[in-house]
Amino acid sequence: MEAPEEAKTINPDLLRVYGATSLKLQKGEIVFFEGNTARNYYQLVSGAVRMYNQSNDGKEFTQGIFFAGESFGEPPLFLNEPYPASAQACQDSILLKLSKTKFMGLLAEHPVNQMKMLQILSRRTYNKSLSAKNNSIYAPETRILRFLTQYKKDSAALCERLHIPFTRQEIANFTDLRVETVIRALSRLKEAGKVEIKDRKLYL
Amino acid sequence: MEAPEEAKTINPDLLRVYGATSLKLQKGEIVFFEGNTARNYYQLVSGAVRMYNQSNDGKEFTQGIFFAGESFGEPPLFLNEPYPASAQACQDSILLKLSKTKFMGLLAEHPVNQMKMLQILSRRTYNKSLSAKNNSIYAPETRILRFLTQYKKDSAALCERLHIPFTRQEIANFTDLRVETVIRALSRLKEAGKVEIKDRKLYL
DNA sequence: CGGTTCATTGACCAACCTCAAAGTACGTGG
DNA sequence: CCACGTACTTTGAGGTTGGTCAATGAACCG
Repeated sequence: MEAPEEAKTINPDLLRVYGATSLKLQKGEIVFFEGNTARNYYQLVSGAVRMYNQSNDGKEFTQGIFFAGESFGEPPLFLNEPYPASAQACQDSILLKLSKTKFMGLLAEHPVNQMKMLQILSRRTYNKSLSAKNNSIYAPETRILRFLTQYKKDSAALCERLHIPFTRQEIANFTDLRVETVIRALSRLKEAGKVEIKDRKLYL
Repeated sequence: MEAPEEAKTINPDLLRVYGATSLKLQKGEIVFFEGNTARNYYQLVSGAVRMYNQSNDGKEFTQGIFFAGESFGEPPLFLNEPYPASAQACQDSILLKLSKTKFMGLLAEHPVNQMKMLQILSRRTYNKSLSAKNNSIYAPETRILRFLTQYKKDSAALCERLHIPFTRQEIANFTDLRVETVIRALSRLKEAGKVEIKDRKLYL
């Protein structure tokens, strides 16, 4: 018995048929800010976007990062809530943008995409459960290791030795730790043979 | 312009038509364990269920708590993943249980419930974003206060002064703090006039 | 070569956790 | 009504871990 394919994306051509426009973003540009009203559905064609919160004193927490093919920021579209976090391109990116009304029309007329959205939102919730668990009951080293392992799994990398494309600061923002703590934890993980570090590049 | 009603529940009668059975649980009984395979859809008729993770040394983290009318544990049904947390009745409860197959049939034949599920899962993800933010960038006092405020909002209590039905330990498990920290923070919040405490009962 | 970004290290500190003990409320059963 | 057990709350003392701050080093780029 075959596992059913898990949907990760809505057909870009279908989005375009419904009037989606392309949006080109440079690394660092903002898609929307925490507190904004949600007016559009967004899906990545290429590049990467991260959603994050910022505290008054500049500390950041990364809620998640999204890559080519993935959509983000849908929940506020279905609720009448403002965005709970900001979204920023963390690489040069291209994304498809479809107004809320048109997106709802698409779902209504192509119900198969409702099931896709169910899977997508389920995956989102599931991942958030895992990371909440991760960042609560584990010590820094485990936290980081689990984060890296999870990333490796998501990236579907089957290679022995995967280069981790995040800076120490980015890992810190994901795991709710400080840079220095991440650095010290990584060097212990390296001693323990759990990760490799070759001229500052990190491998798992 | 009227805000569309936000769906929180699937019609219990419809669930029964599709063969849902009632399940009576005493306070403390387990619905499923972290790691179990998801085979059923669950929805509360009365009582309350909490989802939580436990660490080796007995520390607990509460992912969420669900009340009458709410469903829980759906994401693993739509993915092929084991439960990321355990579910336990935290009051005597009655719940409806419908097998995965039948539940999927219900959704397929009554697409309006797909949209409901989209809202339910959106709300779930949204709340998880808020609580992740809460538990990461804020100091203990704020964390607790925001948790209480969020609870008050969810409970739709319009009263001036709401009795908080959680023990200090439960608040600790939600906010990822220790009991003693919660107690000390609460007494500071009381001094600051942010909460009321009258013979150990907590009010917001 | 200068500037920028990221990584690293050390010294110090404070916040929260741990542990232990005692107090309070409440229900049960004699 | 009282004695007892249980669950929850509270307080204090002390310790540890991860955070803070400051300085330096390494890589990269135009």
